[in-house]
Amino acid sequence: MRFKLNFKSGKPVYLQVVDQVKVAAASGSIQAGEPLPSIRPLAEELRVNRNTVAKAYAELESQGVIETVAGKGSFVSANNSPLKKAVRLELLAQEIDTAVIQAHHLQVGKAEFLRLAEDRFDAFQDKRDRAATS
Amino acid sequence: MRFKLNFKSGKPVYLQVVDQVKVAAASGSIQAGEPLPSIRPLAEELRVNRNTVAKAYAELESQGVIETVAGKGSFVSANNSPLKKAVRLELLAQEIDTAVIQAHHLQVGKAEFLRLAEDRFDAFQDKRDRAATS
Amino acid sequence: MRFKLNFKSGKPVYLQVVDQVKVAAASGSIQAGEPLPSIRPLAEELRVNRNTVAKAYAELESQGVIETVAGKGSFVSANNSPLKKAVRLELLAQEIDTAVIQAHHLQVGKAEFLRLAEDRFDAFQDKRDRAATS
Amino acid sequence: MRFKLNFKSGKPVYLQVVDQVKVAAASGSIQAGEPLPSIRPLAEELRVNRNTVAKAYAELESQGVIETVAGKGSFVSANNSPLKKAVRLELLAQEIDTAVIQAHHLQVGKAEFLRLAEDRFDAFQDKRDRAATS
DNA sequence: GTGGTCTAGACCACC
DNA sequence: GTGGTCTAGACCACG
Repeated sequence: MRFKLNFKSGKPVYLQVVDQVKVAAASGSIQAGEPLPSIRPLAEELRVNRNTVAKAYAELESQGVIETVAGKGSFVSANNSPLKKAVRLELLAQEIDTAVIQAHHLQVGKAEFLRLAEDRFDAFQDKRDRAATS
Repeated sequence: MRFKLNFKSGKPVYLQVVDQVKVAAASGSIQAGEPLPSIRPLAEELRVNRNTVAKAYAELESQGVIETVAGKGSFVSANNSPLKKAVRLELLAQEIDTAVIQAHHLQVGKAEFLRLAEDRFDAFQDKRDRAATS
Repeated sequence: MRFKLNFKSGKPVYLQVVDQVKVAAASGSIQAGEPLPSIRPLAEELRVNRNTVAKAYAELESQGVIETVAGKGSFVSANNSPLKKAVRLELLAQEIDTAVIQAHHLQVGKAEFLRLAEDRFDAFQDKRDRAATS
Repeated sequence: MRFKLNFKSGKPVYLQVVDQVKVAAASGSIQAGEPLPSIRPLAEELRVNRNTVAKAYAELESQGVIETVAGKGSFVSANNSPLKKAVRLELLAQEIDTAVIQAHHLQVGKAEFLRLAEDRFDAFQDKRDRAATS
């Protein structure tokens, strides 16, 4: 699990962590019963206070996504079946919508928008492939 | 100028207004010298306290994006040349990248991603057209 | 309402505030509908951070003792009938018990204990009377 | 030595142990050179982690109240003369004062207060006697 | 080492 | 002015 924070977005850091864990659990890239990173190391990696991560984990536990045992760690809950495809696409659609709106504000047309989308997707794949090879 | 607020994003509302005005001015969809909506009607339209809009306008003025004339209103400053196309695409690419990453986490492939992007773009256009007609 | 904090007791400050408000409401010395001190001034008076008082008030609201309206203030809830005498004595008995235990540890006998109790009660009354006169 | 913990008071458990040992030593109910209970049995009796008791003993040793001999146990230090009576009463007066204040908040009068004090003192003695007999 | 709690400072939205 | 939220630092209990 790799976390990516955006400190400038204004979105609370702890919610960014919550979302990323949920997506990872939803997509199946973290399996049920698997441990999450411990609070302290993760906080250090993210350059964030311990409590910020703790708050994210507390929120995830209250949502039933993970289970946490004091002194042991936090683990993905069992009852989280990977999301159905329709739900996954719904989540993705929200992200795409914000890009569409931005395109409109910047007066970028459909053809150009789609070309850019393809370019960025390919660029992302390339980067991942190179990372996997190295 | 159409504003779209997201109360759940955690991003301060007044900054959302600031950003949208800046993008609109940068993209040329608001021309220099054009008036911005008055604070009270805009606050009402956005379902937000007047102080929040006032704060956004104050921030914009301090950044030199707009100029406020007491008793007249607020106007886009002259020295904001519309951004070059390359810069606009760069801004848009950032938004698309986050959608691409989300697609990867949700294990959505390229074909599906691009199809969804087209769908959402069309849906957005439809909605605008209907709004303009009514 | 006068608050008295003990920073050395180890008892969380916010809980001390909670208890004192509850006792005041229970004893009827704060009437239903009456406003509590605002968070900031109270925090300043107690030499404590705003959030500490806010946490106490939040706890009181979750317990139904007070009701708080953002931008207006906090008010004693209506349904808090003054405690029955038996309940009041029960609360007081707890405090006395800790003094009794202390007496035992310090090997102070019953006669001496009761004499001291009377002395301190009288001393307290005297102090209050003098304060009222001045 | 009988320990009594209050898990709800918010006061750190290890400090409660420290205080009670100090009071016992100060009042003379534990004599100099007398051994304290070993960490493990005491921790078990108090339903507390061994580290917590160990922390209390370490604190007591650093304060010079007890001395620990590896492999032998912990013993009350010699230089702790039992407190003079006046000092003991002073300590007790503090506890009684908090009960008096509570009585005032709960609008309990002097006669009732003193009667309750006597009741609780007797009840405590009874409980001790029964415990000693069993 | 693990997670949990209390206190604090800064910023936000609203009146 | 009002209360609400996010981030942080220090301390605690437990393994």
